[in-house]
Amino acid sequence: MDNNDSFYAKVYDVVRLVPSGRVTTYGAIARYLGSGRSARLVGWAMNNAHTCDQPVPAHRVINRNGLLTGKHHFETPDRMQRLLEQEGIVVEDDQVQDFDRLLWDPSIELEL
DNA sequence: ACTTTGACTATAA
DNA sequence: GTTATAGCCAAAG
Repeated sequence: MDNNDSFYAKVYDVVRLVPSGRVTTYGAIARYLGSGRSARLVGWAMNNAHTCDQPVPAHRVINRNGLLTGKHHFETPDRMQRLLEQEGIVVEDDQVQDFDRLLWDPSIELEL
């Protein structure tokens, strides 16, 4: 794919901006990109994230419920939870604890 | 050019 | 509280 003119590139860029120990949602990213309702595209972009040149911390991108829906798409299903736990995030039963506290919304955090 | 998909979200029941 | 359905947009087949 091309450099940064695709929808994916935006997603990758925002995901890379997610601080360690924080998580974000597909909807939050989509909303920051202006699409708002194209949260699915974010997820699909993540699917191609591994094809991107630069590494993308896709493990910090989860669904609105704080559930690790895409963990099964990683190299190994437990890779995602492993990375999150490394960053100090408590994950139990594929669900992020204190998700509301750890949520990093670009449209809010980058707004300041 | 058309159809299918897809790691979602919001609303309705 | 949960489960079911519809909407959504962009890319791959």
